[in-house]
Amino acid sequence: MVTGAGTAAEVRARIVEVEAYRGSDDPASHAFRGPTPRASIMFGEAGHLYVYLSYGMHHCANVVCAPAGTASAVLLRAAVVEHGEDTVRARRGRLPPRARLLSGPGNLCKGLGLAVADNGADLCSAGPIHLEARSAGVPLQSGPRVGIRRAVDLPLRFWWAGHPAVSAPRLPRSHKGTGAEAGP
DNA sequence: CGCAGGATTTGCT
DNA sequence: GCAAATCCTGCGG
Repeated sequence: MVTGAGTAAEVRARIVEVEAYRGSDDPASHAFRGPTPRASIMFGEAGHLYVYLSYGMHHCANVVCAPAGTASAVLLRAAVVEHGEDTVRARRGRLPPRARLLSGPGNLCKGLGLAVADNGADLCSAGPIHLEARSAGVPLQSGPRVGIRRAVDLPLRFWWAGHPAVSAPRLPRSHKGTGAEAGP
């Protein structure tokens, strides 16, 4: 993921945790009720950005992945800064450990400077915000999604196994273990 | 037109 | 560990 490409505020981050959301078969998805004004972008062309405001204060960024006509979104939950750490820290305000700078959907958007104004951006063209494919070959794990109350059992969360940026479900920053636990 | 709830984070009782 | 902060979307009347 690259934001502010070509500017002094360019930031590169490697995505390490995502969640998939589908359509009418996924009660936890915004697209569950059909192509409402907000969710219509999920029914659009793949490779576009979907940003929305959560709980009136945090932004969440998604990437549309299925062809037009099929509802889909992949929520970006955590990433690791590879370039532009100073810019990210300036946006975050506080000074968490480097591994946690972009941990959590809201923090990720804040650190990368993603907002509703970026909604609909084409991430596959060479714009200021775009994705770079990297066949990392990292160990992946999957499990239940976090923070939802419906369709809790669907194992649609995917993360880099053991990566410190990935938070354990409902056991975030505390004096417990910092490592990500396995799924079911 | 009014209301209830949500893909969260943070700080304090 | 729990509750507040905060506003937009979707649904019902």
